[in-house]
Amino acid sequence: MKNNPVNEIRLDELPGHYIRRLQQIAVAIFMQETIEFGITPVQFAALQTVADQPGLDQRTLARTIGFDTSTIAGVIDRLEARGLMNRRPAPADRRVRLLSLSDQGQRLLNDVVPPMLRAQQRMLAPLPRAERDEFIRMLHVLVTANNEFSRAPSDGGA
Amino acid sequence: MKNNPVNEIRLDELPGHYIRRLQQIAVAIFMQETIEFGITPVQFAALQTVADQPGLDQRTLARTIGFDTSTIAGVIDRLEARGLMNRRPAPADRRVRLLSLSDQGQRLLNDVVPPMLRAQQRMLAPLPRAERDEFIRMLHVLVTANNEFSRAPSDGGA
DNA sequence: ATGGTCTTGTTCGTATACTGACTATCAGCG
DNA sequence: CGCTGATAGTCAGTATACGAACAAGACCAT
Repeated sequence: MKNNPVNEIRLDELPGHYIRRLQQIAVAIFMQETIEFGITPVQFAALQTVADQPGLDQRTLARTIGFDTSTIAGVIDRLEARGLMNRRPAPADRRVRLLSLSDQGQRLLNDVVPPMLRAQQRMLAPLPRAERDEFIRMLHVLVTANNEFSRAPSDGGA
Repeated sequence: MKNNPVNEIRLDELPGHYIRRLQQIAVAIFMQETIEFGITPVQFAALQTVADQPGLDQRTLARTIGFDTSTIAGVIDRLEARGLMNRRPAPADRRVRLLSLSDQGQRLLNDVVPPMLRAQQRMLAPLPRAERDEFIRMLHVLVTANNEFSRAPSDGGA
């Protein structure tokens, strides 16, 4: 043990390390609960947002859920290839592509909601009930306050 | 607004969504602070762990920091290509490859620690001081309790 | 010693994620 | 009308992440 600062560092005391682990776990639980639908958390967020605001453009979708526009392109490609989402050019502006769900996409979204909600509960289940709201509140504070630092700052609620 | 359950879902009330956003932000802040070293959070975790336990094998490294073994291969490839980490075959078992830091890797690790610590503080800075420890404690609880659900469950502290 | 089995590591395929560069289009202005 | 700058989307390159399949080696029982 040389006496340098590196030896003082413990990975398990770094919040960044735990945030990454928790994200891995959150994705894993989501995938477990929704396995029969073959959908990812990101794809769900896209479907849900388009369902709420049919006809929105890719850039707005990206901003709403905190994505890079280059990332969203691939996500939509895959959803479109599976026939869950439609892209159509905007009449008023030929640069813009408007998004909407297919009937199949809407049905899948409806079916995915219950297992998705189960996944959310499982993520926080290890905390005592009283602490879950507190944890969510702190998450909100951190994300909202640091929002500007991510490449794709989110607009509204998220 | 058709009266189906999907319309009740608000993305900004789903912990999974916020966990993903916080992870994006944590990575962005880390990259900002350490930009002059061109290192990622994952690469830092690998370097730090190998520095603490020189001569460990890839599988142990993966388990320690919560990686898939297929993911770690690429991470080490890149660190090795930059001359920061060394791979050598284990004499006792020719399947195993033992890891250690080069002098350059050790120097870079030493230099990265201060900005890395600044990044950790910035992530939690929006929370009042008293709540930061509470947040970290909850993170520990969630990760530890749900550890088994991620592909690469961590062994010890994390 | 040999056959079956487990372990270590790699590789391939898929899916986020971000940067930077690029194309196409639009809007404003003279 | 034509020039300029801004905007929407894409694409290439890099880096996590995971599942599945695979090769090589070790190990154990007979």
